[in-house]
Amino acid sequence: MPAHAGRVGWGHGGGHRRAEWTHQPPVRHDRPPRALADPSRAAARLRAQHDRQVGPVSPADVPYRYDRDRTAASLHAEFDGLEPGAETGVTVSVAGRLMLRRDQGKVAFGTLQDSTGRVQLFARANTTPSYDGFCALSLGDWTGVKGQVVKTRKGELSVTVDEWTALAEARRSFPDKWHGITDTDTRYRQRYVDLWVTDEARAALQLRSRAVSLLRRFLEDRGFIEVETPIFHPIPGGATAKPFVSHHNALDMDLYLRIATELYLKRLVVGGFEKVFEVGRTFRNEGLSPRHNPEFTMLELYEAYADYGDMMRITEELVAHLATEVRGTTRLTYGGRELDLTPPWRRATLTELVEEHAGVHIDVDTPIDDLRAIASASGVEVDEAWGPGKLVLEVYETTTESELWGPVFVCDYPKEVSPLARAHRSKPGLAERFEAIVAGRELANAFSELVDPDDQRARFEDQARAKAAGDDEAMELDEDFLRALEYGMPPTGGLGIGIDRLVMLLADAHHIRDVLLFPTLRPEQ
RNA sequence: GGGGGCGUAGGUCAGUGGUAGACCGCGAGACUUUUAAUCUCGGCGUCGGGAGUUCGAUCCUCCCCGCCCCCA
Repeated sequence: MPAHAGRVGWGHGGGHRRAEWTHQPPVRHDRPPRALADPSRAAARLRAQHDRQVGPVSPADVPYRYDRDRTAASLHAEFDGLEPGAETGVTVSVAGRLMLRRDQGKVAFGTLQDSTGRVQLFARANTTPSYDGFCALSLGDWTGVKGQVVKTRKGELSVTVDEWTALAEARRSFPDKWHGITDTDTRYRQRYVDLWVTDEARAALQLRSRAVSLLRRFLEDRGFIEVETPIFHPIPGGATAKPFVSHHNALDMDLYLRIATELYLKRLVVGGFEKVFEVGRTFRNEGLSPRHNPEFTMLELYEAYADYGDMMRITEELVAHLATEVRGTTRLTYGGRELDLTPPWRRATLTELVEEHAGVHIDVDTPIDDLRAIASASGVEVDEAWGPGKLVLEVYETTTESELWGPVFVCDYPKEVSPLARAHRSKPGLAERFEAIVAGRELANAFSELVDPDDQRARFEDQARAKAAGDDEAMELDEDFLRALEYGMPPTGGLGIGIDRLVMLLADAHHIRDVLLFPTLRPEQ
C-alpha cells in the first residue's frame, strides 16, 4: 500500500489539525510543507497508528513463555465426536490469536486461531477470572487459555476460559474479519497479516513447504545427496541470463549472484558425487511478471551414468509423486483446465511439435533463407546474425510453445542454442535436451550433459562470439570448469526444475507472488 | 513502451461541483449458549500527490506517483 503508507492510522492527529484550520480560511498554501511536518509528527502518528485506546495488555505482564498442550487441530481430532452439551472434564491449554468475538453479557465466545486452525473459547462471568478484561481483548490479540474441553448446546467444540493470559496486543487493527485484505500489494507487503486473514495464501505457502520437503525425501530415497554450492560466482554461468553484480571489498572484486547452480554441481560429479542435487535460490536480473521474480528457487540434479531419457523418467515420477502426496491425485485442474500428470508423459521432438502447430517442417538443416522466411512469416523479428538453430528455436517459441498444454517433453533442441548439452547421438546439429511443458509453461529443462572438454571449450567460444556481437545474456568461458572436465566427467544426466512454477502448478496459483512468502516489490513510499 | 482499470476511515466499500457516508474494527453501554452474534451511542479522513478551471474541486482538466490487467 505504498500510496497510503504515510497515512496509516492517521487518525487523531489529523483531527486535531483539522480543528485548527476551521478558524482560518482553507488556503492550501497555509498548510505546513510535508517535509517539515512529517518528522515532527512521526512519533505521535506511530502511537496513533492503532485506533484503539490502550488495551488491557501491559507489556510487563506478558510472560516469557506459555505452556500449551493442544492445537486447534488436535482438539478437533480428539473431541469432534462429542455430543452437544457434553463436558469432558479434560483440562487443556491453547494459544493463538483472537480472531472473532461474540460478547453476550455474562457469557462471551471467542474464536482462537493458531497455525493449525480455529477453536472456540467459552468464557463465563462467574468462572472466568478477570472476565471484563477477557472481553476487552481486541481482535488480533494473542492469548493463552486454559480450561475444560466442552461442546456447547449448539454443538461447537470449545475450551472454557478458566485461566487466560494476554500474550501480545495487536496495536494495529486487524483487517476486516470477513473480507480480509483485498489489495494484493498490501497482502504481499504485510504477509504477517495476510497469513492470518487469507486462507488461500496460507494454504499455498504451507503447500510449498510440504512440496519441497517431499521433493527432498523423494530424491534422498533414490540415493541423491543434497549439497550447497556458492551463491557468489566470480563468473556467472550455467544459463543465459543477466546477473546481479555485487562487490567484495577485501578481495576488491566483483562477484555475481548465481544465475544457475549447474557448473558447480557438475564439478561435483567430476569429484565423484554421482547423484547430487541442490534446491537453490537463483537470481536473474530481469523484469517482474506473473511468472518471474528476480530471485527464485530451482532444483538442479545430476546423475552420473544417466542420460536425458533417465531425466524424463525422474521428472514425470517426481511431479506425479508430489501431485499425489499434495493433491491426492495426478489428475489436476489448473486454472479450470484439466491436466493429467500421470506418467508416462508424451515425448515429441521440437520439430514434430512445430509441424503439428504451425504446419511447417523446419530443422537445423533447413536452408537458412527458408528458415528466415518462415520465421519472419511467423512474426519473429529476424536478426541476421542468428544461425539456423536460433531461428528454429524462435519459430518454435512464437508459434508452438504457447499452444502446448502438456505435460509433454519437447525433445532435441538445436545444439547451437544448448551450449551445455551433449550433441545428439544420432541427429546432427541437435542436442540431447528436453524441456517439459506443463500447464502451458516450461517446468523443466534437462540434458544429456556435455562432458567433452574440447567440445565444451568450442561451445563457450561460440558464446563469446555471440556476446561480442551484442548478446548480453551469452555465457562466459569458465576455465576452471573446463579444467574440471579435463579431469574426466562420466556420462551424466542433468535436470533443472523451477520450484516456484512447480508449486504454482500444485497450488493452482496463477501468480508467482502467490507462492513466494516475500516477493520482490518496489520499496514503499 | 502502448492501452485499460483502480487509488475515499485501521479494513471492506458507497458517493457528490457546495470540503464525506455505510458496514466491520475501535471506544462507551445493554445482553447467561454465540457462530461475520445482536441492539444503542461515539468519533475516526490533508477523498494518492501537485497544478489548472471555478465563487467553490474528493468529484472536471492536465501532470506525477503507486497497484492490477492486457498488449509489445
